[in-house]
Amino acid sequence: MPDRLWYLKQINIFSQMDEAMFRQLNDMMVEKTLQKKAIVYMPDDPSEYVYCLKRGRVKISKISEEGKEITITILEPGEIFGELSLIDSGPRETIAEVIDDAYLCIVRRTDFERLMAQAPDMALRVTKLIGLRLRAIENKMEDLVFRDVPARLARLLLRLAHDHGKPAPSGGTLIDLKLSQHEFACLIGSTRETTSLFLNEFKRDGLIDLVHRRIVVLDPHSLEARGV
Amino acid sequence: MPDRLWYLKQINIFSQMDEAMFRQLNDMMVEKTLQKKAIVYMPDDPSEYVYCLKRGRVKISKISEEGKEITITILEPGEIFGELSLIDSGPRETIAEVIDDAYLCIVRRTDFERLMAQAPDMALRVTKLIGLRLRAIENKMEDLVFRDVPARLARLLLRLAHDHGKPAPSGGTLIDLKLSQHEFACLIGSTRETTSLFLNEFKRDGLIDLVHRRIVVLDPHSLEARGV
DNA sequence: TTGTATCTGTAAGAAACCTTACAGTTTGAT
DNA sequence: ATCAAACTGTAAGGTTTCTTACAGATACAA
Repeated sequence: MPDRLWYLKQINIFSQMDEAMFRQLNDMMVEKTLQKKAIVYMPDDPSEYVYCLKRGRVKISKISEEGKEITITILEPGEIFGELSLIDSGPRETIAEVIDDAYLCIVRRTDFERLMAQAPDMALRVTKLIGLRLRAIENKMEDLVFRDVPARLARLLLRLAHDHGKPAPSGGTLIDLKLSQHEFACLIGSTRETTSLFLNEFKRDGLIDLVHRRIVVLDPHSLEARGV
Repeated sequence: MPDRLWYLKQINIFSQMDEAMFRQLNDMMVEKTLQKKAIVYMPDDPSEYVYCLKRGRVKISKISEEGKEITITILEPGEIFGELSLIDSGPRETIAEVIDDAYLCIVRRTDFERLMAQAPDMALRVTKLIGLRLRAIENKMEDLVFRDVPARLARLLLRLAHDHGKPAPSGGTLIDLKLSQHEFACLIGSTRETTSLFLNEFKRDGLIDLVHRRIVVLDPHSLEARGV
């Protein structure tokens, strides 16, 4: 079986498809390798494709006219994105940028819809996927309105440790992402300077450790307390 | 044809269903009349049902431990809600409150899923609906991060005038909702006092008029300018 | 109609956060 | 190995917004 299919089976949306369907999907797909900083789509691009991220990482964000940025999510291998093209082919309202060299599969929106019409259980999985994203962003909005910057930061660190964490040799949980402080700020809707301030406060208080641009969560319990 | 079916055909998700399907749906449904201030569901309730709002209005919001509130959306007749039960039957994370006496149809989540599996084009419409909500909330989050209170308020007024507006006898567009200033504040993630301040500033500047708890948009063009 | 609950307008003071500024550090490319 | 670009730490000052406070207006129920 070609490597491409192996990857696809990992993506849970496509699990439980039979061989015939897989071949059909395979014929619809185009692959692409993109390097760090490459743009997959930008605001105002027509929404023509759905993407499967097979390797690397992609950041979905919004940018204001003045250049301020808010990160909606950082995607891991196995995730689908650009799925809002399923609404209509209107202009994109977000920007998708590669942050770790990526390998993508690209399916035309109309083809994807046809596939959904044929495989109702896949359609339901797509619905659930979008629903999960809706719920996630509702929670993010809740954070923005109800919590101050240190609380948002504490909760972000806990979430990243949960989603991207590895046990650190020195104890604690290493967040296995190289993100700049600017990127942390974008994830919590704040600025680089304010974020730096609180990261160092957390470090002074022994809640985290900062080593070589990586963060180790040392005291998740106290972090939770800061997340009010 | 019973009144109930007449309503259902108005709801675009159910359009294009054949008679047999309609009857099937009809058998699954329970109706309910609820008065203003009734709670349809609360945080931590299991997500067992999907609701169709046939008459009245329902507010979907989140409330923090300290009682602060953020309104996610205000629903009009013809709209579906509680659709996140399609993800799983886990606890609700939002509160759905009747704000104008409502008439609802209630469908069990599992029945709804079965219906989706049988009618792929209906499934696609549900997917699009959730997708539209996802996009709407992404834009709301963008507002929260990029814009200050007066800009958010100006944009809210324009949106409400667009969605719920009627030509006012005195000229301008009447926003046909009786919302308190507290409710306006919840819609833009601010406080009652700050909102009151800017509403009155807009009034002084001739952008809007406040009559009997209703708002008339007089100068949409200038309001747009305030929305940055 | 009367009283009570809710809503509205306004302002002073406080808090959170952003902006600006700058120097030092690290990273990555040549 | 060297240099430029990007990243980090920190602080002073200013802005926005929230909090608190209170009085008057309006709506609703008995």
